[in-house]
Amino acid sequence: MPAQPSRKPGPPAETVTTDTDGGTPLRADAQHNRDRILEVAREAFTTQGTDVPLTAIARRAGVGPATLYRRFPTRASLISEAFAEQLSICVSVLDEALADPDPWRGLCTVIEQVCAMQATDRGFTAAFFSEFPDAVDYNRERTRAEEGLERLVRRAKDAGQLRDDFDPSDITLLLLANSGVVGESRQVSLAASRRLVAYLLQSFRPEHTQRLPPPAPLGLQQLHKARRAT
Amino acid sequence: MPAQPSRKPGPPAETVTTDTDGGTPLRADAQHNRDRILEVAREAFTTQGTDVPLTAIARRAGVGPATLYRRFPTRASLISEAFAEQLSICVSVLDEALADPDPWRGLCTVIEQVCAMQATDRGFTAAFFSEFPDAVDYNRERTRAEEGLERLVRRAKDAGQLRDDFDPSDITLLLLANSGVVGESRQVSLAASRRLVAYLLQSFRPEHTQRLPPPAPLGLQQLHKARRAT
DNA sequence: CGATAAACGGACGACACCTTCCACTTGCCG
DNA sequence: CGGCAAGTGGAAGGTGTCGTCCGTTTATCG
Repeated sequence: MPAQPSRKPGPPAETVTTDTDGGTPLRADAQHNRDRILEVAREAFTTQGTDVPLTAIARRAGVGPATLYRRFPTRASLISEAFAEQLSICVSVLDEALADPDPWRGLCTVIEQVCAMQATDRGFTAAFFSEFPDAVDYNRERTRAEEGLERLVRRAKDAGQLRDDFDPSDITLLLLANSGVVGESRQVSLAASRRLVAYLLQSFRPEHTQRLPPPAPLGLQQLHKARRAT
Repeated sequence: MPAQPSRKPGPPAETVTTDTDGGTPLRADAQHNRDRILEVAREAFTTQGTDVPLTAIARRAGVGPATLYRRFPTRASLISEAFAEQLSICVSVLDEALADPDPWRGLCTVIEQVCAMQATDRGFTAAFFSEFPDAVDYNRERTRAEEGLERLVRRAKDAGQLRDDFDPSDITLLLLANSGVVGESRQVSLAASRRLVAYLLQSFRPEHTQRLPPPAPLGLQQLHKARRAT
């Protein structure tokens, strides 16, 4: 498991995903089934992408379709839950990076970690770029992430470690590009991703003076808006 | 249509795609329908990807499903025909590049052109990376293309215009990465692709000395073999 | 023009997946 | 231990796509 950095130590993460967040606590067996479904779903999404038939997940989890649908009314809600942990890892990674005194190293770390996660996990990539209508605070997280990245970029530029014409959207660009290499075997994807990232990080350095084509409007915000239109 | 370079002038391309290549010539109306199907298919594949229901293509072409299936027994055969022209453009581009006295400029041209085609054409990307069991000489073309690229890379290195640790598979890597940006609007995709390519081309230059992670086994050959296993 | 075979498209059966309903089971609490 | 509500899974209805069959149309040629 080279791709899953340990969570940032600090305030003990309050037990998320353990039971349904809001209402009445689930009955013991129900809770068990819910966990099992999530477990199977993670596995399935990871290896086969987010298009796997929900029926198959239910079957492999040893429950009926109805059970799955009662817990997760929509496919998106299941995906959202299944990757909640991974997303929170992303946030931690970003926080770590912001805490790093060397902004360039911080930037590299975020990018490398997230890209490795993408490369090892087919479903994560899909989840990462899709919306989570259910997760109420997803938008907030997203905004926070973008702000964090922007700050990181600014600091790296100020430190003279990042080319001046670098645009925050270039990170999205890199992530999109990286998502292109996913789909082969885990090993191959990871190797390809690493090399790609290395190439790109090099070209982000300030020594480069050659002019670039203008950045594309690729904020995660716009990206999601565009996808929605499709 | 900024992405479709004109075909290389030279021996007048013998009329492909005009009628069924081998057997009895088609009846006039049949030929017309066939053309119309291909036209619609190209459009549909380009804008919606290669997963569009064949029934929809038939309907939009004003023919019954049976007609489509009679002409193109499998989905792959339709895709293959629909993108035959584009693929031949790729080959021409490569030939042009090989003819260029400046190998670096040649390399840039191939990459930029093909990436632009990918970025403007959703279906092309899928077609490019998928197999064509029908097209007998597809394998031959592919091999030829790989050999050509290898030669181009070699020449560029010998001319001191390409970093020494560049691997031919890095071109595949770049194309895969580029395919990741497809999916947004045509404009956005193209802008993103251009910037990505610019970044990567810069990092291919020989001034870079920092060590890279090893190349991934991404020959088009292996790639297709791996996909087949999926 | 008229015969003939090629070509056509509507309709249909098969299949996969989604989603809901409902009669039955079972954990939980008094 | 017993009743009840929460929970369950199988079965069934719905939808969309695939791929084919077959009666009808129509281009082509004499």
